Amino acid sequence: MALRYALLAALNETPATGYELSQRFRTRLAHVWNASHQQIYRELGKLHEEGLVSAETIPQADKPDRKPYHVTDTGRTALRTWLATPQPRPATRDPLLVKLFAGDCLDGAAMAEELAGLRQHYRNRLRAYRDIEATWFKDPATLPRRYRLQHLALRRGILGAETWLRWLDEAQQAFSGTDAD
Amino acid sequence: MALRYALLAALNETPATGYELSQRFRTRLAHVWNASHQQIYRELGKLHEEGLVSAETIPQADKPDRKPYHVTDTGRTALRTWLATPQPRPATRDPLLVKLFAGDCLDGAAMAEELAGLRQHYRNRLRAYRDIEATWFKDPATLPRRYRLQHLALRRGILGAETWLRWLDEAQQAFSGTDAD
DNA sequence: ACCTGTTATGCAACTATTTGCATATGGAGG
DNA sequence: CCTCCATATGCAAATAGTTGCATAACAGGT
Repeated sequence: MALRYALLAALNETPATGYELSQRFRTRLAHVWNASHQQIYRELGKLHEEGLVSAETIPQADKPDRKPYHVTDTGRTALRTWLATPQPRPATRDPLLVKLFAGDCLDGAAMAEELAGLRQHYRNRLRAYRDIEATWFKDPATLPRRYRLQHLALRRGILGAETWLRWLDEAQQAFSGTDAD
Repeated sequence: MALRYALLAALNETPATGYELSQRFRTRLAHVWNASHQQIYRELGKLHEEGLVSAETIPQADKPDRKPYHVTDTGRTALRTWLATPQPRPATRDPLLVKLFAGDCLDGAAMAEELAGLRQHYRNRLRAYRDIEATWFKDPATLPRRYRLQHLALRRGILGAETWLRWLDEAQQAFSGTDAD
């Protein structure tokens, strides 16, 4: 249900084609909401049918038509209604943590390797987020509200990645001994 | 795909009926994997068909039959194979953060209220986790491996909740001013 | 010339999860 | 006695998300 509002919010920021939205979801919105291009095009189609967004098809010679979408008044109203409704927290579902409940079936060496990969993963994320912060949100206090809110979302990404790295410190210590440890 | 392995891992710990598993998912596994009882019964049925678990139906007078499941050797092998496969991180999808991208459509007062509820939510979680830690994992170093791994998962829950509270400090400050702020 | 990657759009089938319903017992409180 | 809640098990329909495939043009390297 929330993908559609993520799309409306993104289009409310700036009108865009499906492809451009897909880009944004992979970059600026990666720490907020993930969606594949297939999902995005499908949902845009539905939103269009329901009149929450509208599109001008701009034919291009020798290329597939561009279809930039923008939010309609109906769409903006729907978005506002949703925004005013408190959302339940998403369910926790982490395969990595599941592994920790497998007891004697869990191989320490394999796990240690996976944790090392994970550390790399979050180190990269954290660096990327901090770069964005340093480039775009240098002086948060002077930013217009809109960007301060986005900064807040980014902060959540940064704190989240930092916390994973701190957890990995604890976890890797537990898996650093020999397998039998 | 991972629910089945969560079930296998849980059953590998201790054999149990669907209902008991459902309880465990709501309590001790809540910070690891969430699943409804419907999902659990359905998946247990599939696992049974595929021979990864087996069950004795124990008829009870005047009550629905008890059906305690336990992992078969085939099941344990399947679990080990999965455990040895690095799992991709779950996709990030947080409706709360989506809201922060809605710009001028976002009502500050409503958001402030939602954040207050969120703080309560994570405060409760954190207290519950810390209680469990104090009761069951007093002295982690002396615990058998199995419980140290579970403690690690709990630690992840604790660090996660603490981080949300720290983020809320930043977020609530941003929303504490008047609406127009 | 050919292969690969990026731009640009989507359909179809499958899997995972949610939501609503169904059934039956036993205990607690009004 | 009647109602509500916990125990205990599930089926069926709907929604959400993943995976595989298809098309087509242009740009860059080998």
